[in-house]
Amino acid sequence: MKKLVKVMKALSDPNRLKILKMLQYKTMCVCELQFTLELAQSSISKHLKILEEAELVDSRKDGLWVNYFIPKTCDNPYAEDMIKKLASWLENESDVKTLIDRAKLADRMIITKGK
Amino acid sequence: MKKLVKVMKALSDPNRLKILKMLQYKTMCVCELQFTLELAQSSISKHLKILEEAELVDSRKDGLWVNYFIPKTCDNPYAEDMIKKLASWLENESDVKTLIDRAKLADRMIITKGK
DNA sequence: TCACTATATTCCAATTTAACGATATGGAGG
DNA sequence: CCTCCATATCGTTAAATTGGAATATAGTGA
Repeated sequence: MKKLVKVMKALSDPNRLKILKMLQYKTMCVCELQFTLELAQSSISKHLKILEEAELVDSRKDGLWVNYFIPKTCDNPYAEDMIKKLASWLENESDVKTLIDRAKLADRMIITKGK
Repeated sequence: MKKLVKVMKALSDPNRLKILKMLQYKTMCVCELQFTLELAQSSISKHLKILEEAELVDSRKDGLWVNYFIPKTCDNPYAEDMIKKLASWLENESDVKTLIDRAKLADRMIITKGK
């Protein structure tokens, strides 16, 4: 029950849903997510932690960067089922479409240069 | 997106999940849910309102009583999918099993007489 | 070792949530 | 019409959540 609540809580925030929808299309690092969502870096980082603890995303370090992605399989059945559901949900929402287009443009190298 | 968030929020509370699991087995009124969950009547009522607004439960008046139940069909696809998921989730948790046994005993007539 | 950078963590303010008691509403029966 | 009862709503409080700024951490390259 606690595990299920954790997954549902993770999924009950619009920004976290947006993160998951973007990760569905590509692996992204914190700064790329920050670029697309226009939230403070600390906020992105915190959202990712909540998603990771719910087992809805996984991460792998790559030097200074941390790549976040949606796991292919996962031993938390609630998380696994919800990942599958999310793949079809929200696909036709214009907000989400716009966001995903923006995510496709996000590139850590370009974002970093811009500073 | 807002609709989905509403459904997810509704599902991210243990007491509301318990209510849904019980309603999966039988239609219940507020006082029966109050008996099984041991929460204040106003709290049960509020949880039901949240579930109803997420379209996860429906209600029908029967004199003084209000019967709450899980809708057979529903035009909110998120709610519909989650109702199906919940039917199989948590089935083997001992807490939930105990609660459902308790729910089966809950009878508005007996509860009312007890006062 | 030192400076730089991406990310994580901490601290704080604002908002939301969950619980309860008290009160309001509305149907049933005398 | 008046009372009773099941449920809904309101007011309040404590705890959880979200966001940002500031700071800490850890990898990289000179």
